[in-house]
Amino acid sequence: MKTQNPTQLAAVTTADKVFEQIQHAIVEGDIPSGSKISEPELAKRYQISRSTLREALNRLEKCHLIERKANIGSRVVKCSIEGLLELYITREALEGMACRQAAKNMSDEEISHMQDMLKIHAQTQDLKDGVAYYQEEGNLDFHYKVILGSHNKQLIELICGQLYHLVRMYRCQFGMHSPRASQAFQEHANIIQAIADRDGEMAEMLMRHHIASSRKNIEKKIAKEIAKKDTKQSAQTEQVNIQLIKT
Amino acid sequence: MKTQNPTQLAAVTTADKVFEQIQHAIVEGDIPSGSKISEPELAKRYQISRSTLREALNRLEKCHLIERKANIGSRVVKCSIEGLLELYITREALEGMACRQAAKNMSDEEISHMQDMLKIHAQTQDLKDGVAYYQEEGNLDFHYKVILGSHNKQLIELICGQLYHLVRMYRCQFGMHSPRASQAFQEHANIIQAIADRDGEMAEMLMRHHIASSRKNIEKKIAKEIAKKDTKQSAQTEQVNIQLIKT
DNA sequence: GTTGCTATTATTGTCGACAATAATAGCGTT
DNA sequence: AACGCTATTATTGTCGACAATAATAGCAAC
Repeated sequence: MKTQNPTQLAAVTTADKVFEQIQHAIVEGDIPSGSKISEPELAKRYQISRSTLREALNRLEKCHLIERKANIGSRVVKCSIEGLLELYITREALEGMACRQAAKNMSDEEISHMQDMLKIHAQTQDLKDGVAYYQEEGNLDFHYKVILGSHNKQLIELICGQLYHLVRMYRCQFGMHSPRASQAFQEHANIIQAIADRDGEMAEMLMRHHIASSRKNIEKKIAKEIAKKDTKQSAQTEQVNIQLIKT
Repeated sequence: MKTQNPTQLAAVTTADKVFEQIQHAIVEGDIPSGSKISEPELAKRYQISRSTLREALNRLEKCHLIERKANIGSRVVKCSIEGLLELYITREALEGMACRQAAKNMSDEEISHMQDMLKIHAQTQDLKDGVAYYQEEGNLDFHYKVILGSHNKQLIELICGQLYHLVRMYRCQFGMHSPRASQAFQEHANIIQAIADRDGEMAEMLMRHHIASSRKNIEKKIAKEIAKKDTKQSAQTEQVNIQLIKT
């Protein structure tokens, strides 16, 4: 976990620290997706009172990692194909606009800094060594830089402060290490170029296409998965199958 | 307050009820924008303990009506011109995409229901009686319907669950009763037509233009305001703007 | 054996008190 | 009078206990 969320400032209170720990546990799947959360149990595990645990839970709810119902309790959000696709759709809208704003609002220094970053990523990629990991980190870095470059607090808060925890969760749990490495890299380069040209229209279009490509890639994979399952045996009505078909 | 936020379900716990009350007070400006929140004071005013007040504050923070800092406290979010414009930008992205998805995912019944609603709005507008109020309600109804029509939980939660409280706050505090009544109505009609045609591309474009028009309208008004103020004398442009509405 | 009600248990919501941190007031020095 | 330090006060963070609600187990009737 090198890449740090740029909107998350240093945890000072114990509720903050526990929040980060639980967040990590949920993202990594140590606390399973969809499972119920027992306040007394978690409070005991982290050696804190229920009050401060509830404070941490509130923060988890804010970034959509858990869902609470009155008088019933909290559950870790359930990962699903539909949820993943909905997340992509939302990202496409928000990051597309962020990219447009970045083309308009980024300072020249910010842009050249991002161009430098791209060169480093290029070298790293040339090495073909640990590509998946660095590519993943680099991918996040790139998107963060663009979003911050929008200079729009609302967009930054929504994407970095809320959505990206869910994104990381899906990445971990569905094991998605973008296999479109070199293609994605070229797309990044094009986006940065559009930003440098101050062409907001183009920048938004490219970013949306970039994210939509990932989404369609997933959709294709899902379609294949369904086809494979169908040839084996159709009678096997798994939860997964049902969810796949609905999308 | 006829129009009820469609994502906000009935308040069952006392923290929920107090949350709604404070939310209302903030939106209406009874608790001034930018003011510090004293936990002991508010707890006493609403006759509840600090714990349940803090629960309510967490919910207020979730819909971006207050901001908290560790060991320092909470402040009501500060309304500003930049904040308003950023909000419009974000809405343009999210509602534009929601509209595209609505064209794709709305059922025929939903669409015809929305067309009926439009007819009612048309009649109401013909009466030219209490236009501002009904137009405002109708405007919200329209946008809610489109957003819900996207059938995308992520988008619905972000827009209806979070952004729209801020939108209402700005509407109240800046006293914005859309003066573009008849124009906006025609735009609504066009959007619904695009959705009925299942033309997502067009639907998104029209919705974005619809929201951007409002934004540009504001920007123009602000520009005039500044010009006027400049001729008189400097300083306190924003403060005056905010204060002139309510007490 | 299943269904429906009741009693018990467990979990969540709320409360008041204490601890830790920040804001303020008072004082002394320059 | 202005600055900086210390002591006091006020506010926020954390805790454990109680109240209200939901989940469960046990029993009765069919």
